[in-house]
Amino acid sequence: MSRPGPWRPSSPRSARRTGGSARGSPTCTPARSPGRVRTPRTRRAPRKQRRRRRWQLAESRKRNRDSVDDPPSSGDADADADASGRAEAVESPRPSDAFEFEGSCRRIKVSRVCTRIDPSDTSLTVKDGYQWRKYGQKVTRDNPSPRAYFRCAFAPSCPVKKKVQRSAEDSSVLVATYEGEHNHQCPTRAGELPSCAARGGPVPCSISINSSGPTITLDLTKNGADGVRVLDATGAPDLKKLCQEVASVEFRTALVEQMASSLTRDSKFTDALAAAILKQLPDY
DNA sequence: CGGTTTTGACCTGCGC
DNA sequence: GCGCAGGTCAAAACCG
Repeated sequence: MSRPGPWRPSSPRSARRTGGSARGSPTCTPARSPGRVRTPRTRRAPRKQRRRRRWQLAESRKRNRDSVDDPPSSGDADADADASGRAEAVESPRPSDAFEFEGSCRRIKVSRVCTRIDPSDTSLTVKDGYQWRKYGQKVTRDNPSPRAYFRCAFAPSCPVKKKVQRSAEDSSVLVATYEGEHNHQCPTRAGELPSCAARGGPVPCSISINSSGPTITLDLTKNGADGVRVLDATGAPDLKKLCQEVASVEFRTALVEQMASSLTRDSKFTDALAAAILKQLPDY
């Protein structure tokens, strides 16, 4: 059903659009080659079908919302099939905090991680040990810098998504928003991960060293650790002070608690641990 | 040549 | 109902 040749929008709604990004603002990073000319492509084909599919998805979402105690049958596995239907559950009332959204029928973890980068670095990439595939970029209203959308590329069925955008206040800070939990092991190889999080779920901390100096960003808000919420060392003028803070008993306790909590929630880890313990025990 | 990125078009929810 | 804004799709370009 794709229309051959150039297609021009004829509806007023389409005519309003001057580009892919919101309000036609100069969105995205320029193409790799300056002289790149995009040829008109054929329209996305089965629009009616897609519309119908979306409508069906919306209907099923409504039904899910209505039947509050109807548990998700397949967990996150169905989430990727419903690419556009998660937003209502994801939007955070406290967007700056990592939190676990426990909705009526679906549990979506959302967390934010700030990472210091070189201000001249225009690539919206946050190395967290996972493989991400970029599927979109958009300029948002409240921030002049574009927001990049990533999906976990390691496992096709992994529902985790990541939004990366520079901080509006400090362009040298990248804010990564993770949605969902990985349903696979972290593919991290040695030396690739500057983060202390190597298991499913959002990254609670990240450490990076770049030309602008070392950066340690910690996000321990998931469990509301006592007093320790977000420690962002990026603005710390004194690295020694930072190290003292990191080495403090309170901080280490909170970190250990956070890690222990994360590990004990991982059934694979507990299973493996139990198996290892059993191995060490004499035959019984 | 296949995987990834870019980016214009489209969809949907929400506020008015 | 309309417009806005965020999110996603997917063709084309790019790159290893």
